[in-house]
Amino acid sequence: MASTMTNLDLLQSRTLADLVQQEILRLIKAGEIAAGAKLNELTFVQLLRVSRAPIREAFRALEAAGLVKLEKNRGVFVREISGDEARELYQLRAILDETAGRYLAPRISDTEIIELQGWLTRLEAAAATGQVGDYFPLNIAFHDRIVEMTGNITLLEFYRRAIDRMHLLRRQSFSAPGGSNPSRQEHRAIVAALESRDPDLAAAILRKHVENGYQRFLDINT
Amino acid sequence: MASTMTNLDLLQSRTLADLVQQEILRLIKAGEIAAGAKLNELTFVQLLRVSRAPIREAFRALEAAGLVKLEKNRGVFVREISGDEARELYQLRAILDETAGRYLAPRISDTEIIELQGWLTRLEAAAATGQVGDYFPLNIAFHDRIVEMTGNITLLEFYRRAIDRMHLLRRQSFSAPGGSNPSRQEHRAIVAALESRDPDLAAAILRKHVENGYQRFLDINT
DNA sequence: AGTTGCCATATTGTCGACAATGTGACAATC
DNA sequence: GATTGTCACATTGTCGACAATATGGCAACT
Repeated sequence: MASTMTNLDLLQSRTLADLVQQEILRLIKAGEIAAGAKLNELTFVQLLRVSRAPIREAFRALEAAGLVKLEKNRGVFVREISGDEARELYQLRAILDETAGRYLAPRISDTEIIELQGWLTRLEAAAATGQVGDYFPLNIAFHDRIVEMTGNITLLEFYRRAIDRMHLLRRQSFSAPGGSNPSRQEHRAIVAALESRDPDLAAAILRKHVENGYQRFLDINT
Repeated sequence: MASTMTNLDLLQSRTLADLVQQEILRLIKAGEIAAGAKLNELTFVQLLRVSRAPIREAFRALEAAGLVKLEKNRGVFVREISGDEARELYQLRAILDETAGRYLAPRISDTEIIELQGWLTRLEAAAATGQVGDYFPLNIAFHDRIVEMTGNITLLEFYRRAIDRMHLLRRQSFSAPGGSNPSRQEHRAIVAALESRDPDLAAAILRKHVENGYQRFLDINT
């Protein structure tokens, strides 16, 4: 995938703090830094070979995004999500997914439907190889793409913020491991509902999918 | 209002960067810094008498909150909200208000209903004095309190994030000036719907209130 | 054994300095 | 008049230093 950003663009728009923030977020999302872990400034100084200031700035941004918690004079910790907060995140996500479905279904183009069918194929292939590392980001991206298709930038931003937060749940817990068969069937039902262009149907299917995902999350965690 | 935070608590938990962030946010929300305005580090150094580092950290947090935009080597600017983004914010807010109403109505306590009736009284009093400065924050706080009553912390956080963003719209535009009579009638209808404990009614009334607010916003801005 | 005091150390919060960047003003050239 | 080149200056990005804080270990005391 060719990047459209040239080196000049990059140097003129991205600070070290931006890149540090991006890298820490990547590590958190990849599960390489666990919820509850302390982020040590000096460790990142050595790891990323920058001075402390950009690291501190990145920490501030991550805190405002709700991913870490800064405790004065004690350090920065990746936030841990309680059972209550998990429930609330799923509830919020259900609302956002439902909204996306209700909005998109009567507006979806034939091209977009074909694209979503391509996503289903890819999800099936990843599930068939049994690689969680492949399936998990693909599942996230599938849902993200649906919200993106609404064209509502603000909705997409808030959705992504909620999903980033959900990464703090145990990694294999907020998306069915390897994609359970019910989950994959639900993906097919989502695409079919969008294809029907019925807003209430799509809304209900997407909402149900998230609620079922929450139930699966509970099953795994109890 | 007595603060429950002692000086010791304060010193142990709040950094200069926290306080700078809070102050800049207050200035933005109060309309003392306009959308589009450039935030100059050195100006804040002099104004707040701190060094540049806490100011830079505060800027990073405000950027992650979506309130300012940091342009490398050029400075930090308060974000301007386009007509499209305004529409999207109102849409998102309608969803969140509706969700709050649907959730709260079947659960609201008698005490909470009495409290909301007190809010109505206060809103009417503020509208009667004709002071926009009094009515505006009260209106915001009334709605905030309703979402808070749901007890869903994550919903409240996302709601507040959206409302903070809406402050970037022209100040007198996202809340009816002085509280128009229709708006105040709608507030009464909201409380009555919550009092009925009918989730669908409350959801619909709250949603309609936001949609009407958007219409009033458009009327003022065109 | 439990409590208090002291110290060393790692780490964080803030500071000021230096280098880099962008912008505008002005002069020179076409 | 339009364009180019140069310079000064304001501002930003990062750096390293200093001071402050929290924590843990150990000794002394009850």
